[in-house]
Amino acid sequence: MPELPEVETIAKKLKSVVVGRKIEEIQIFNPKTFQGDAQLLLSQEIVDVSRRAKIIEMVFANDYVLLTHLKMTGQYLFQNDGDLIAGGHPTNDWQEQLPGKHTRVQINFEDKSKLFFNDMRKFGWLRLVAASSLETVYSALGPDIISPEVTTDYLLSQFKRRKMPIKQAIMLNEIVCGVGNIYACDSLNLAKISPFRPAQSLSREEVDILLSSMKVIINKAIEYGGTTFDGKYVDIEGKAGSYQTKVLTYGREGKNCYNCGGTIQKTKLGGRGTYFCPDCQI
DNA sequence: GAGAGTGTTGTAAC
DNA sequence: GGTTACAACACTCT
Repeated sequence: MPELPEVETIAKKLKSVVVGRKIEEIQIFNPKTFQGDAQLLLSQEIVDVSRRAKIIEMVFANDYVLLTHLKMTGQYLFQNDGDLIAGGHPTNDWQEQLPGKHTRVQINFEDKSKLFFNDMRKFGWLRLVAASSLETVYSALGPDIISPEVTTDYLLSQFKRRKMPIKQAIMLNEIVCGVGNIYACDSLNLAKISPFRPAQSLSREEVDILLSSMKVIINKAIEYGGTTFDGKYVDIEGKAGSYQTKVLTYGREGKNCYNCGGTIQKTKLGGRGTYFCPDCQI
């Protein structure tokens, strides 16, 4: 679920509701989820919210930044006056009550509104760092897929020495950030390139097509608010994304390929479920 | 009821 | 140095 489009959507919504609010109390229900000294944030005001790779940054007036990685199942829910600020959230039992069974961190603001971090599998984390050490955190990450830094030449230079399947290469964060499993499958289908091709075997023309395909898919997913399977991804208002209704390959095993009418197959590549059309992805 | 599979990614081992 | 395997965890599906 949370891939770049989801994180982008969540960061934007978060920004619209938490900027300007001051923290009164932070309750940590799962100690491993919160890294750093939460006390530093008491009485501090959130001045900005942004996103880098799949990490959400909440910037505070005292130059500390609270980073959040949602990993597989993390989600933020914002509550004001006892109600979620917009209805329509899925009726999963773990979202009916807040804080709930899977709430790991609860942030109470001075105006009595609340922000909940829910994460079933506990892979996600919140990390408080000084603004000055942000660069260290991001040093191993490549540029975002939607950044102008990612060009055909850049990708060609990264793929040149890699023998690994192209699907794994585009999911490597040191090359580009923001292409997760679902969008990797769909981008390769749109580009009509087999996920198994060694990265270094792609021609300049193919890399060019793949790059524009990835941007098309990611932008479309952002437009639709991300992807929801089994109601496990919701934005901070509890609303589900709708890219899953637009998905080209992921979860469509046995269905027709939109490119050529062939049959979408599922296989495993690098330990990850991989969907592709063997007829047109060559 | 046991066992496999799940959208992420850092780390260790090969 | 590139690549793979696995762990972190809780839940659903077969």
